[in-house]
Amino acid sequence: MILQKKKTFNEFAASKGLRSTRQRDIILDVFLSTHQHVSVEELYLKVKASNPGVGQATVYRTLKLFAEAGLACEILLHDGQTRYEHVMAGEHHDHLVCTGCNAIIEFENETIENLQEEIAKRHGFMIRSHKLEIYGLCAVCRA
Amino acid sequence: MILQKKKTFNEFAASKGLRSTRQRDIILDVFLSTHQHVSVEELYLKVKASNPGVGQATVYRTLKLFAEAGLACEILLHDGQTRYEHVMAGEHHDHLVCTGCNAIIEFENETIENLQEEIAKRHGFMIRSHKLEIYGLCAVCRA
DNA sequence: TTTATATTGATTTTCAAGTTCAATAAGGGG
DNA sequence: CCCCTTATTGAACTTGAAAATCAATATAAA
Repeated sequence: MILQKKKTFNEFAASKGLRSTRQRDIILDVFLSTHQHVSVEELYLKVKASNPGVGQATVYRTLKLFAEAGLACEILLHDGQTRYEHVMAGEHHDHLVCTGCNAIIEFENETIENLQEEIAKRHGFMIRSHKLEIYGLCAVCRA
Repeated sequence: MILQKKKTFNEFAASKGLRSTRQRDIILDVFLSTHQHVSVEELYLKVKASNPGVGQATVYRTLKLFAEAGLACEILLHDGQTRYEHVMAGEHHDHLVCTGCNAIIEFENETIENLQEEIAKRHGFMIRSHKLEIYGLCAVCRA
């Protein structure tokens, strides 16, 4: 699965005429080794820990590339930091965000996805992506 | 409906022990007269046009209050500006966002809302609010 | 009134994100 | 293998939205 993602990125890079660099390899490796929903800063710190030479600007630029290549996706929560989550080809999950402890629970629901398609069709709209976030309190914080 | 919202805000203000001020009245009036999805800056300019004395900081602060009071809701799109949309009591709508022309189409779907409740229940989660945004191309931009 | 305190607005600060640009690295052609 | 063109990098700087500061002002209860 990690190999699959690397391949996806290489194909994207090739199609765009991008050069293959040490930094992008490192950032991709670190990104693939992270949990979901890393902020740029978090990722930068992880990268810097093992590779002090890599600059912050490169991490920003590279994550944007990952998003373009379709293997990551920007998500905006309400903490002022852009986060990137892993995108599996064809698969999609949504989020329950706990406003108490900031925990993020993921879920998938095919029926909702289908309803979205139906709504889009009704409006002559072609879906590229979507984002569903449900805010509230998780079981722990309710107690 | 506008009166209803004013009442909602007044009740909220009373319950919080907030004072009633000229500025908040003005900002609420202007907010209620806008289309959906105003950015703070947009609203500030509108307010300033008729009431040059009102400061930007007050607009920021007051919109946060509206969100707390439940008559507005923050939405984060991908342009780096926080927008506020009108919230009708008990009612909720979601968005089709065109990445071509930035048009926003609203829709409502009770089935999706119900499915969300079901998912939340399954995870012991209590929903406070949610946000569903579908990105893609509208009918015009597809042509 | 008077008084305690919430509110305001000009200004400053903060911080994520983007930009700049000289130095460096990649990789194709010779 | 070495050029040479050009993409890429990283330190520093810039930008811009949003928040914080704080003295001056306005509100509402006594």
